[in-house]
This record gives sequence, C-alpha cells and structure tokens, in this order.
Amino acid sequence: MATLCRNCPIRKRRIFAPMTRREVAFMERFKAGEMSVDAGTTLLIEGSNSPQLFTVLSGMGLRYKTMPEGRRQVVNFVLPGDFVGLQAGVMREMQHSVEASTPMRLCVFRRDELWSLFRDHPERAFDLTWLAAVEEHFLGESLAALGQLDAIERIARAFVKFHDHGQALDLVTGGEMRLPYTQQDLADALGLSVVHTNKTLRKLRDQQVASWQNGKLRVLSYERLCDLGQLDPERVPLQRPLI
Amino acid sequence: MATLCRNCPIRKRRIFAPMTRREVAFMERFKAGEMSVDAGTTLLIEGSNSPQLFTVLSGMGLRYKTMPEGRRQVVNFVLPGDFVGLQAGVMREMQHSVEASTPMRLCVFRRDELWSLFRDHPERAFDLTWLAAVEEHFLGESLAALGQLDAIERIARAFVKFHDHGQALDLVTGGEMRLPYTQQDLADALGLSVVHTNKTLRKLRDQQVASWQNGKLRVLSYERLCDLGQLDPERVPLQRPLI
DNA sequence: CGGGCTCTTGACACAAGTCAAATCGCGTGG
DNA sequence: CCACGCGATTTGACTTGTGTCAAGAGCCCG
Repeated sequence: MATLCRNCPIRKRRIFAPMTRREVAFMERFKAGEMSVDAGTTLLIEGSNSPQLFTVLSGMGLRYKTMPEGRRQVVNFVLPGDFVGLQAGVMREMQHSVEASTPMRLCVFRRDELWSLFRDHPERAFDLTWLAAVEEHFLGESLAALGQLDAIERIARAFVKFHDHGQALDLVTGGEMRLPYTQQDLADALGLSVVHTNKTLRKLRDQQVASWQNGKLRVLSYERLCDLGQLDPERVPLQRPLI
Repeated sequence: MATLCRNCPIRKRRIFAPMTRREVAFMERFKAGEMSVDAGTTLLIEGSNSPQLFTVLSGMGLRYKTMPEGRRQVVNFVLPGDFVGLQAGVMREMQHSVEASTPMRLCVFRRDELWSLFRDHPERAFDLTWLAAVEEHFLGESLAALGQLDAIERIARAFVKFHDHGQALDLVTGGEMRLPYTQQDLADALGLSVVHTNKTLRKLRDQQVASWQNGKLRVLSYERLCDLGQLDPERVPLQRPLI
C-alpha cells in the first residue's frame, strides 16, 4: 500500500518549502500511486506524450536529449524530490528522456487531475510555476558553466552542486555521497569527452580536492572546489516546493 | 494612452496561442501600463527583486548572467512576445539581468496582481506554467548546443532559430532580418570568443550559407544552415502562450 | 572462464582561445 | 566640415585546451 502524503518520507527535508495540511490532503487525491523501477529503465521518452507525472521518492536518474548524430546531452541529474514529466503535462510532448540510474521509487500523479490542480488549488499551481522557474534557473546556471568554464571548473562546480544537494537531502554519510553515474554520464552533462573527463578527475584527486571512485563522491576541500567552480562557499541553497 | 490588450499589436501572430475574450479582459486589468526604454537600458538586474513583470511589445534585448570573473553568459535573446521577470515573480529575486539592445516598448504588469491571476484565472495560471516549461525547453536546447556542437554548428543553429522566430513574428522583410546585437553578444551566448565567432561568421559568408552584417541577418541557404545546426528543416515551431 | 562494460593512460591532432594590431563606422565637438 | 575618439569588426601568429584514437587494466556477471 502506498504511503500517504502526510507520511511522505521526503517532505520534511529543509530544502523543501513547507506545506499546509490542506495541501497535503489535496496531494493525496492527486496521487495515483507509487511505482518502482529497476536501474536502466527509461521513465519518459523524448517525443512521447506520457500520461504520467512523477515525484522522485528515492533513487537517482538523469534527464537527457539525443542529438541527430547520436550524441547525447545530459540536461540534468534527477534526485529525490524532483518532479518529472511537467513538460508533457503542459506542452504536447516530452522534449527529453528520463532514465533511472539506480532502482527508483516514484510517486505517480494523474495527469488528468492536473487541470483540477490549477482550478481548485491556486497555491499548488503557483508552486508548479515556481518549480518550473527554479528548473529554468538551474538550466541557466548549467548553460553558463558550459559556456564560460573550462573542464576542471565545470567538474568542480558539478561536484559542489551534488554535494550541496546531497547534503540537503541527507544523502551524505561519513563525508561520502553515492553518485551512481558513469564518467560518460558526467561527460555528456558537461560537454566533455570521457577521456578528458577522466583525466580531469585524476587532477582533482591528485590535488586532494575531491575524488569520485566506485560511485562515491568524496569532497576533500570544499573551499578549493567552490573556488574552482566559481561558486561562493557561503551561498544559501534556494528552497523549492515539493509537488 | 496605452493600447488595450484587445488591440494588442502582437497578439494575433500565429506563434501565439489564441486567447478567449474573457482572458483578454482580465489581462487589461492585470496590465499596469506601458513603458518605453532606450537601447542599452538594463530592465532587470541580477539579484534584484524587481516588482515588475513585462511582455515585450517591440524591440530586442538579451538576458544574461555574469560570472564572478567578469565573464558573461547570454542566456537567451529577448524578442517581441517574450515575458520577462517571472523569476522575480515566483522566486525571491532575479537570477539574471535583462538589457535592451534596441529601444523597446514593454507591456507592464502589476506583480501584486500575480496572485489574483492564480486565484481567479486558472487558465492564465496554466499558461504561465506552460510558458515556463517552454522556456525550460529552449534552455535545454541551448545547453545541448553548447555541449555537443562546434562553433560553426552553434552559429548556424542560432541563425536558424533567429530566422524562424523572426519569420513567425513578421520581422523578416526582403529575406533580411534585423539582428541588433554585437558579435560579442553572440559569442557570449554560444560560449565562444569574439575572435573565433568572427572567423566563423566569415566562413558562413564565404560558403554562401548566411551573412550577418550591419545588423542584418541574411539566410542564403536555409537547407545548409539547418544541416549545419543539426535541425530538421521541416520541424514545426511550437506554439506558445502570450501573457 | 570469457565477454562486455567501465575506467585509465599515452600519443597525437585540431578546434578554439589569446594577444596584438589594423581597419571601419559613427557620433561629438571644435 | 573635418578631426578625433571610441567601440565594433577583421585578420594574422601563436598557444593551449580538449577531442580522437588506441590499447590495456579492472571488474562484474553469466
């Protein structure tokens, strides 16, 4: 039996904006059920018009676009609390695919209820827009990273983001965080070749800044990492709504 | 005296989704007035919490982020029909700046009415989310371009986008479209240096594919341009809502 | 034990950046 | 009306970051 939203395992994390009891109650109606998938499953596929909206409860994945020549751009990494499928919800169809990198547990919503969300729950509708704006913000940041930073800076920045996001979600234990991706995934996200990504990772390891081996990310010098990634180590992570 | 929305000069363009009479009526209440600015004006500034939302009626501009080292990433180019300021509307503050590249005329909305839009006009609220999703889609495309394409391909793609967008807005006259940007602007958008951008533009000119001089873009071979930009020349431009 | 992914490293090629200088265009002021 | 100055555009010479190719090592799973 699916968990009730009021007992949602991730709702209380401080990264998420708090919800009123009434909102939680509506979400329970909006929720269609839960779904578990194996690592490697494609949840949503580019060009499809999937009838489902998900919130990630656990596990990690990635969003990507494929180019005509077979190259792939990883748009971002999907972590618990992320909402996927909004594009198909409001536009005709998905413009990217979403794939599970680990087994994932997902909260499934009824797309046909999306309209009632807008009609009857303006606060939630507002949150949805907020979410889309936050997403847009992150994409803008990634764009700036690809456009303006070199390889080591991009990787450093990505690691800082992972680390912070992981911290906010309590995914960091003993200074380590599980990053279930391949170097190819990271390379495709940062617009680098695997080979160069690999060599750059080695540099970060050699300089004792951060290491990522056996699927575990270990930040050795948060200072240096932020410095490389051109991020302010003091910046406050922005809160976002959970749908 | 400001134009009434029912007479809005850009509403009828086919790129925009049609509006019901009731929606138009609401927009007239939502609208606070109009504003005209000179070229070079900064409309919104990164980190500020501007109280205004705009829809561009005429003129062009650009959205950009500045990096700590003084580099700049142009996030996208702002054309008539674009809605700016949504980020400040739903999040704390703007994450990017918006600057006018030509004189611009803007439709100004009251931010404090944003909430009533969500409360009383779910269809418009939906459109706002739709808009955010469309925006996100475009950023994803740009990300893929920066990550996966080389200089000539990126520029070709940018030109195709400009050309199509311009066509949809009736900005192309006599095979020419006014592009009031500097090569530095384009370079900052595509993650290239001005020098290399310049040399690549020359290649496109020499190969009779496209030329951009004196602020005028001239597409000589749409076929070749799409081919270079890895875009399907037959793809349908996606419709979007006008706010 | 073998096949297929990843990950790693080295050698080499090439796209793109940097530096520098000349030219062009345009608005301003003498 | 012309001289000046400033920003944008062009071009060449050189440097360097990153990609490609290739081959080997490690590892997991059947």
